[in-house]
Amino acid sequence: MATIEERRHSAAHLTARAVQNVFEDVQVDIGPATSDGFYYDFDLPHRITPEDFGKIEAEIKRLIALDEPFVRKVVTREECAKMLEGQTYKLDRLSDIPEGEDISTYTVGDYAEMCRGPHVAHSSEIGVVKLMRVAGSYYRGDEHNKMLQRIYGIVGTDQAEIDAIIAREEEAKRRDHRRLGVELDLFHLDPEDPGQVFWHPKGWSIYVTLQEYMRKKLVKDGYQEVNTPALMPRSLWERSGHWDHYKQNMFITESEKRIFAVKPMNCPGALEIFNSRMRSYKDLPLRLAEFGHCARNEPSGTLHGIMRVRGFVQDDAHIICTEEQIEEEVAKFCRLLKDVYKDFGFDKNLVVKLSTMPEDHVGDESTWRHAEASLAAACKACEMDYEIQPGEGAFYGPKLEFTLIDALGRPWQCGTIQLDYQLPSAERLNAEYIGPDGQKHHPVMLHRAVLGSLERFIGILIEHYAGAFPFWLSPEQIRILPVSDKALGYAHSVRDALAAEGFRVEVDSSAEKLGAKIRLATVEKVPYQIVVGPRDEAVGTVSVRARGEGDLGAMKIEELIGKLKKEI
RNA sequence: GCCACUUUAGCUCAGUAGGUAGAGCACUUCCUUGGUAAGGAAGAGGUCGGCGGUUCGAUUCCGCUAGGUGGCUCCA
Repeated sequence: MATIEERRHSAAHLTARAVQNVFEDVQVDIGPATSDGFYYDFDLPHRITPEDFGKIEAEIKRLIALDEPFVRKVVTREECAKMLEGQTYKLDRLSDIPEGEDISTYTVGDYAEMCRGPHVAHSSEIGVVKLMRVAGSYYRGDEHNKMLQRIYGIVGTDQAEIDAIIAREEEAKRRDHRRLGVELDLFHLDPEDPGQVFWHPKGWSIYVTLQEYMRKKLVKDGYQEVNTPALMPRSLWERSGHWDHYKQNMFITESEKRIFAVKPMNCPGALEIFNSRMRSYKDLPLRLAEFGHCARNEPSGTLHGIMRVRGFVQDDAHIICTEEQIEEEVAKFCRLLKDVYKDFGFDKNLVVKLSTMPEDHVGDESTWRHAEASLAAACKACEMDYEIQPGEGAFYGPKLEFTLIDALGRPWQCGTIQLDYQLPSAERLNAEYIGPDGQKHHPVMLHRAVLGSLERFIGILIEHYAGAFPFWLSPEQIRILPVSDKALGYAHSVRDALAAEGFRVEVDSSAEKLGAKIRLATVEKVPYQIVVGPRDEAVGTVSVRARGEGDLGAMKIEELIGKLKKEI
């Protein structure tokens, strides 16, 4: 029985064969199975569009129906090179294979390809193939290389399974934060000001509620909150190293012949505060938190809803400490992050990555390796599994990344902790404290964020909850629905009673009938709908509807308040 | 930034073989005062993303440009 990976990978081969049969001068690269299907990269003069999918799919279907065997063969380098004659990408890939390693080919019908495998035994085992989209992709993932044309496809046992996969994708699109953000009136993005979020009242309510939630956690964990300027001078960015390493991403402005930049990061501000007076080792670790608004001039093609923007606020903090304190501080942070993510139900679908020294970096290699080891040790200390991403660290230090997945399965880095020996050093911002020995020393700095950016995290939350936010986070927690205008007075008195308890509550005073009001409140995912009419007013009750539960019947207002307070 | 696609009312989308546009929802007004998922009627709303070209005439064809979408690269 063929595995789904084998079927997807084999489907990729037949896609390559079909594209070569349908079009002229096709160069093939590689085509692996992915977590939800497969892709294949091509280079050909014809620009492939979705309109071409029909004839490519028809050819794939024909090839599957031939039910030919996939035949594996181990060949010599020379034999393989001869087979790949004219296929420049494949030949380049061949030269990657180390001497002494087996080189295998898979042949199906008249089509042979260098491939590690494994594959299905016969093409009929693949099932049904549907091509989904076409996109550009740099050869070997390097932007200096030529851009190839990548075709994405999915595989199903039959058409019904294909339809189900497409239906699931449609369902996922309904959770898309860009759609829900508009539908629920949370925010909007202005085409004239790309990558900048306009938060509407309801979205901003979520934003501040989340911020207040984090503030409580920070106080408990020994942080102090600060705030530093949005605009800082070129001279500071030169000393920090950002001018050399990050300038292309900075918004730069000028006043009276002096150059300033809108801050892309909060770290220099935190060190300016540290440096504002003489510090003792007794002050360490110093944990300075800042909900700092940053602006980064991200490339236009990378912007995505509120997940990737040009103006955002991080739940940032900088921990200034001694080298001995690093491990405990990283572990302490990891515990905080696990605690927070658990509150949102993210403890399971969380991926932790340790990113190591990139090519563009400051500082010497031995310092880097030591820092990387500290992060790994801290992970182990709080029992967190991680994968290593070689060369993916920030230019100033290695980092742990905490990645969450959006509705369409795309990963987004949210939380992070980055170790930094450079910024506090004499060559950079020259932070110093007096040690027990009476001498000056440079501290180490940890950059860290639990949520990452409020914008991105809220984007993830919108999709995670499909817009149905938990009670404590809901912008409108309760909506009062008077059955008619005659109940408006009572509705407002109920509203006042609930608002006095600190709940976010509104009255639907429209001229609609009750059914329409209920429908609207349901579509807008308000957690509690409170129906009030003359019958309730007469005996001082309210009729309660809970999201997902329906009609809970009548209860006294005090009873309702008690119930709601338990939910906070 | 790169490759492809795309842009019509506030939103979701029709449409025009090139002769300046339409639906549903939302919005406004009026009628309806209705007890658990859409009461009824009328009205308003668009230089068809922007600039240029072809044409008697462009929302429609072509070019450029901006935004968006899907990826790639990069990143919180």
